Amino acid sequence: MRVAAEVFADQGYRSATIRDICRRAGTNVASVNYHFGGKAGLYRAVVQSGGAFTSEMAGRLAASGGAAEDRLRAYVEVFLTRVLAEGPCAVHGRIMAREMIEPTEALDQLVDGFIRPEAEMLSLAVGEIVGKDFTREEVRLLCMSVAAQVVFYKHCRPVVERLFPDFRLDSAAVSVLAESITGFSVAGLRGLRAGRSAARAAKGKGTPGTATASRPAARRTAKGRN
Amino acid sequence: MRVAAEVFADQGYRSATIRDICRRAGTNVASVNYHFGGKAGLYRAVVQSGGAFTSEMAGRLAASGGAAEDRLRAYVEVFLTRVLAEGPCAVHGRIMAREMIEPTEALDQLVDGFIRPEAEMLSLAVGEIVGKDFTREEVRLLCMSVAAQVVFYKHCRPVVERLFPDFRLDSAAVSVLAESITGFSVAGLRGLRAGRSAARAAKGKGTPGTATASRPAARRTAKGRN
DNA sequence: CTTCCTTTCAAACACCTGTTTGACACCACG
DNA sequence: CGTGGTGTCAAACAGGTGTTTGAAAGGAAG
Repeated sequence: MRVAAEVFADQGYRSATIRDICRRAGTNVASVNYHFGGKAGLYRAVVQSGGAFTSEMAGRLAASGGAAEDRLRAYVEVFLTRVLAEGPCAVHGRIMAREMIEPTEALDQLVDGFIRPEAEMLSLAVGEIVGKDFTREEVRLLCMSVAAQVVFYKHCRPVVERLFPDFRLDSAAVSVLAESITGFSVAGLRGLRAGRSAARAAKGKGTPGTATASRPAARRTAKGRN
Repeated sequence: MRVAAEVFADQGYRSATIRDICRRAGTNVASVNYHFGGKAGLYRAVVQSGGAFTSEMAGRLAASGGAAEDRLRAYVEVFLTRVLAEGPCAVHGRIMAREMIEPTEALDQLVDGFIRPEAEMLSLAVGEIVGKDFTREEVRLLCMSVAAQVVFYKHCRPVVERLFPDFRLDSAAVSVLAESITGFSVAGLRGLRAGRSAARAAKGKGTPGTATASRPAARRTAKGRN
C-alpha cells in the first residue's frame, strides 16, 4: 500500500499504527493481517517495494560516466533529490533514514541491497579524485565525509529549520545544496591530494613542499576527557 | 534520574516506558508522576539536567583561542567526543540526536540553548578560513557541511557498522576520525578560498586564474526528475 | 442452485501504555 | 500520644496497541 509506505515514512515503524494506516486507506484492520501476516510483514513489503525507485536511480547514476568530479556531482545530486524531494519517490528515502536511526531487521537487507552498491560507486569516484596515495581506509573515511553532508539535510532537518527559519529545505534547494556540497568536497579532496603528493615529494627529495593546503599535524587542543 | 536519561537516550521518548525506567531504577511507577508530574515532566528534567555537561564542554571550547584552523579542529574533536564517547556524559548527546529525528517540544529549547551558540562558534571559524569573499549564506552551508561529518557518525552508526564490520566506532576512533574530518574540511575551505580569490582576480584583471582547485560550473548530469 | 474458496468486516481479545487513587509508613512538631 | 504533611506503594483505571475470530459477502466452478 502506498499510504502504508507514507505513514511508515513519517511516523516510524514503531509509532505507526495499522489502525491509522487502514483508516487512511479506507480498509479494515484485519486485512493487513490477512494479506501480510501482521504489521512486520506489511513493513517488509513496503521496504522491498521501495527498491524499484532506488535501483532505477542507481542505474541512472551508474550510467553517467565521465570525469570523477562529474560522477561525484551526479551522486550528490541524485542522493540529495531522493532524500529531500517530496512525492511518492521520497518515501523510500525517508524510510531508509528512519532505519538508520531505529534499526529493524530490514536494515541489513537495505544495506546490502541499496546502500552498499552506491557506496562502491562513491568510493570509486573519491578514490579517483584523491589519487593513489591514500589507503583504502582513508578513502573510506572521505567517502563518509561526502555522504554525511547529504544525509545531514535529512536527519537534521528539524534542527536546521529551527536554527535558520528563513532557510527553505524544499526541492528547489536541491541544486544550490548540491552545488555547495560538491564544490566543498571536490576542493577538499583535491587539496588533500596536493598536500599528500607534496609531502611525498618532500620526503623523497628532502625539500619541504610548497606551503599550500593541509597542515597534517596541527596542535591538538581540548583533549576531551570523556 | 540517571537511569531515566539512559533509557530515554537509547529508546527514544516515545518508545521509552516509565514502567521500564522505574523497574531499572528500583522505584515505583507513581513516583515519577508525583515528582515530575508525568512522563513529559521527567523528560524535560532530563533534558535540562544534561545541559551542565554540554555547556561545560562549550566553555572549554570557547576558551581555546588561536588560529581558526585550530579552533575548527577543537570543535570537531569536542563534538565528536560528545557524540561518540560512552559514559554518562554521552547520553545527552544521544538524546540530542534523538530529538533531531523525532522532535518534541524540548528541541526548541535545545536548539536555542546549546546548538545555536556552537553554530556561532563554528561559523566564526569557518568564515575566518574561507575569507571575506563568501556571503553569509555560503558560509552557513559550509558550516553545515562540517558539522554534518560529525553527526554522521552518530546518526548513521548502524549503517556504518553493517557496511564496514571491521570499522570500530568507539572512543579510540575519535582522534583518527577527527583527523580525517578536520583535514578534509580545512583542505576544502582553503581550496574554495583560493578558487574564489582567483576567480575574482580573473574578473578584475581579465586574466584567467591559475588552474588550481574548484571548478565552479561543472556540467550538471542526472537532472533528477523526482 | 449449491458448493467451495477467497476476501472483507465488525467485534472481541490479550496486552501494554500513562495516569490516578486510596491506603500505608515515616517523621517532625505540638 | 496525636496530627498533619510527605513520600512510597500496589492496585485499578481509561485508552490505545497488534492480533484473532467468526460471521457475512462476493464470485467462479460443478
